Amino acid sequence: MDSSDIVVQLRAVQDLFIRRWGEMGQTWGINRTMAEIHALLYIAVEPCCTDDVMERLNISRGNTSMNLRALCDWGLIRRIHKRGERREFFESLSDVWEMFSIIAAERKRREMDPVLETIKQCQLMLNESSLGKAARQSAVQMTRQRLAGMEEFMAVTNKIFQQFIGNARGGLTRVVKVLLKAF
Amino acid sequence: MDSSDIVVQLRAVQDLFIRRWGEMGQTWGINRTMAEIHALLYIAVEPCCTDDVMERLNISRGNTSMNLRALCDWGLIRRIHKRGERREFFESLSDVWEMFSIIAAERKRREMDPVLETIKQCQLMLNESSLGKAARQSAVQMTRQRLAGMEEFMAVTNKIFQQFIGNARGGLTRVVKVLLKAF
DNA sequence: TCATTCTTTCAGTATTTTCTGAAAGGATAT
DNA sequence: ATATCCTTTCAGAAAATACTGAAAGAATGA
Repeated sequence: MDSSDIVVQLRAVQDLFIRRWGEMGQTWGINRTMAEIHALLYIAVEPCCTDDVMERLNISRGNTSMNLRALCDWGLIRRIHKRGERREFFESLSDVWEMFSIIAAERKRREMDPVLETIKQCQLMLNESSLGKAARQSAVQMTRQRLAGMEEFMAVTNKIFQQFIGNARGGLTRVVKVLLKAF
Repeated sequence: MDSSDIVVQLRAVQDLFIRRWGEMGQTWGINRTMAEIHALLYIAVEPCCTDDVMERLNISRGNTSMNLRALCDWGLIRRIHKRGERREFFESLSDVWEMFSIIAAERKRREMDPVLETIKQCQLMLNESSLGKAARQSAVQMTRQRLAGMEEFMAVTNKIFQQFIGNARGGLTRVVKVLLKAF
């Protein structure tokens, strides 16, 4: 196989990876294009500029710009300045564990914490000092039980996320090591 | 507080919970209405019929029917037949760990397994028997490294999910117990 | 059988999300 | 200054998703 074949084959691999990653992102509530850009920057050998991304994924300049900015805001990619180049380049973090840690932290904060807070508020609305003796009614008791079940789940999940966060630099986290050892 | 106040307060609590759960579902790639129906059935004291759901969430019969069916397909809710009643009722699983286990199993199968498979396919396309000596080029090597990093992550995540699956009946899973013990 | 009651389906509509392209905004070099 | 090159913004267009309501389908019972 000669050098240009290699280029073709590398592109084919990258395209496969990018497409699949985009599909997966979608079902996890991430916009497909953003996931694809991220996949491209992760799998690309060199940092890419805006035009690279546009051409590779067939999307407009505006779309590219907005999604690159969003990925920077998340902290999943970085701007790179090359000397003698006026335009900007972008590269992805290369440590998947670190990426996961960043995402976990943000989603915990944005989505799980509010749910826990709501559950606590609900529990407050159903305790004896709010309802008096009526709090002993079975309907109230049952609701309290459901809320408690959900609270336990969210609290434990939160704790696990917490273990990932800030511990991920340089590969497997402590949580994962514990798990792999245990099973 | 008298009995009708209790009803009002319970409804208020349920509404709070339902709204928050719906919002959270959305950001995890689950349609808001489906998440709300599920929340309603989880927090409701009695099983609900189609009209209960329609009235409570202000949605059409068609929408209700389709989402109830989808939740049944997932296995997160069950149909209930009451004697002497012609219409059907629905209730949610009450064990949050079991619900999570079901969701984890399905998402692993639908989303993570395909990514792992794609990565393996990519690796195959870049090994020496496909590329010959050219496989030693640094661009190829770097791509292989990235694929390996992602593969390790997905494999470990898959393994963790696997531990949740089928172990959840009756509360905390083995994974969680290990984790809580360790930290 | 036919009436009644409830459920499902799905074509069309509405809503939300995403994307485009052109204009405005910056930075650097001449 | 002004030309060049690149980035950002955002109003409007396009696409994807979710929802409605009415008609058809099923089950039950008289």
